[in-house]
Amino acid sequence: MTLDRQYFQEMEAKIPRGKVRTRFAPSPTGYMHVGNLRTALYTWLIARSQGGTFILRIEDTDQGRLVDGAVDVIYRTMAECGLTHDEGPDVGGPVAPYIQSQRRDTYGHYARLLVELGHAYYCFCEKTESEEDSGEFDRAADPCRDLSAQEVEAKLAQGLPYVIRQRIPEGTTTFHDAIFGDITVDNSTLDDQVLLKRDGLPTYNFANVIDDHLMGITHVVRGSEYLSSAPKYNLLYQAFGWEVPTYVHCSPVMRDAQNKMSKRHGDPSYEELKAQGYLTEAILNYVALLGWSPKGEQSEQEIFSLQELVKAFDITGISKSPAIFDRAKLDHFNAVYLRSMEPQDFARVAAPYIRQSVKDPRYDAAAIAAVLQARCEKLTEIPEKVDFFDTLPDYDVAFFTNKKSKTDAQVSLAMLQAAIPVLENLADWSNDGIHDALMGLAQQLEVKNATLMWPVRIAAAGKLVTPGGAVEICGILGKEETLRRLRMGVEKLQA
RNA sequence: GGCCCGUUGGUCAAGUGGUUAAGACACGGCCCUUUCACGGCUGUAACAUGGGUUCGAGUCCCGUACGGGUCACCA
Repeated sequence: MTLDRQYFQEMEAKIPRGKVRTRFAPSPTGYMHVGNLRTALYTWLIARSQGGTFILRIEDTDQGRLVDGAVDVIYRTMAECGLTHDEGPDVGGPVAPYIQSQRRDTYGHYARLLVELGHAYYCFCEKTESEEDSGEFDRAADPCRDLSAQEVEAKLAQGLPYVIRQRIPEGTTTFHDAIFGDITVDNSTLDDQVLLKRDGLPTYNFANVIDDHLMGITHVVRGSEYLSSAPKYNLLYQAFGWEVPTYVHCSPVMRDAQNKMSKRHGDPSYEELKAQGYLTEAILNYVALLGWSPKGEQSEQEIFSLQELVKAFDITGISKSPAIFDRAKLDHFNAVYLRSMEPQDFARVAAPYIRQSVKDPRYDAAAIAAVLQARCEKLTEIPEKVDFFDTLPDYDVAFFTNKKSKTDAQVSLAMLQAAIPVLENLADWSNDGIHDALMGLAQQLEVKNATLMWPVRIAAAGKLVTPGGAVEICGILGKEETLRRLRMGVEKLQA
């Protein structure tokens, strides 16, 4: 049982120092849920806002939970969101490898070092022998805790399976968290957790500490569910004589007051939100504000680009309490982003959704997009909004009656009959042309604009609610189709 | 249950002992308007609770209630 001092010296020598280094360390078990995305964002922002380094590490020490393609989802999501990493499995780096299953030997070395330092011990017991469910952990109940070196040697020589457990000392442990402040616990509430499992792989808790140290991580960002494990991590760092990183424990994103967002409850992942018609920028912006708010003069600002977040972000703005994910507010952010897009950009992202229901190539998707842009919260609501272009719905004549526009069936009939010849003779079928022709007609008939526009729009679209007004719709439909629909409206009203 | 953490309008939240307790979303009203929207204006609505400390408490301390986390050879 001789330790290779040289090994540790080499490992320590590789650790980058003097700069902020953060890491996002997902386990590839499925998809990127909203809480994960937020943690990744905050972690990335801490690094970027301080000119630091952001690292991606894959934590796959649980052989049983690996999911095919999960790592790709992580890469893709990070890339789409612009959360670029400087070091990671795909790009390498000074402290490679960045996949825990490839660092297997390292953990064993360090576990044995800890045994030698007296802060850990071999345990040959069958799985879970102590505590039961009776409150405090009874350290004395583990017969392996005080085995002599000779006894341990003998058992190892026999090839008995073992785990290595952390030896928790007496006393209390205090650690500092950047969000929660100082937290002190009595060591009697901490158990001698397993560091190295029977299969030789480290537990998450152990691998985390080792990797964070060896990768020179300065800010450990993770969910608040790890808050109660933090004292044990602290003890580990102290046992090795290592500097303790800054802990940043983030409260969870909730689906309601009682439950976290979870796959099990059917809460959407990042990818699902995108499929539901949300823009990446809007999702990120909203998620950033779920549990963080800017300080000072910017405390009223809500719309942030990623670059603006980098400038404004500060750990002290992260809140302690959980935040409930509010779909209505996400909708709002999405609408804001949709509206602020350049028209051609909006047309580009909207086109596939428009084409889902508007198959007729004569109808200009860009023109439809233009009228849609200000009236659209989610891309997925587009197909339903524009379905009347291809086929005029079998609408109710009651649609022609609108109090505010002063229309009823009779008035509408008169309006359509007056509008048809005017439009038939209209040479310039542009929005301006149609607009001027109809407005002129309204003036000539001495009715308010709405009295004429309402029935025209209803006849042209067959819907109560439409993107754009009568003019835009007629413009897109074209002269022939518009007239056909207006005549159909006349027939409907005469029936 | 033990330990740890949290609690400002329905939701996100500002606030770090002295404010008429911001702002945003949602909701209501009004205006604009060829519909719906957009935009503009406006309204309803909050410091969980009981004790302290203090001239003064949303801000500090203690208790209570409620909620969450954790107590794996899972991460």
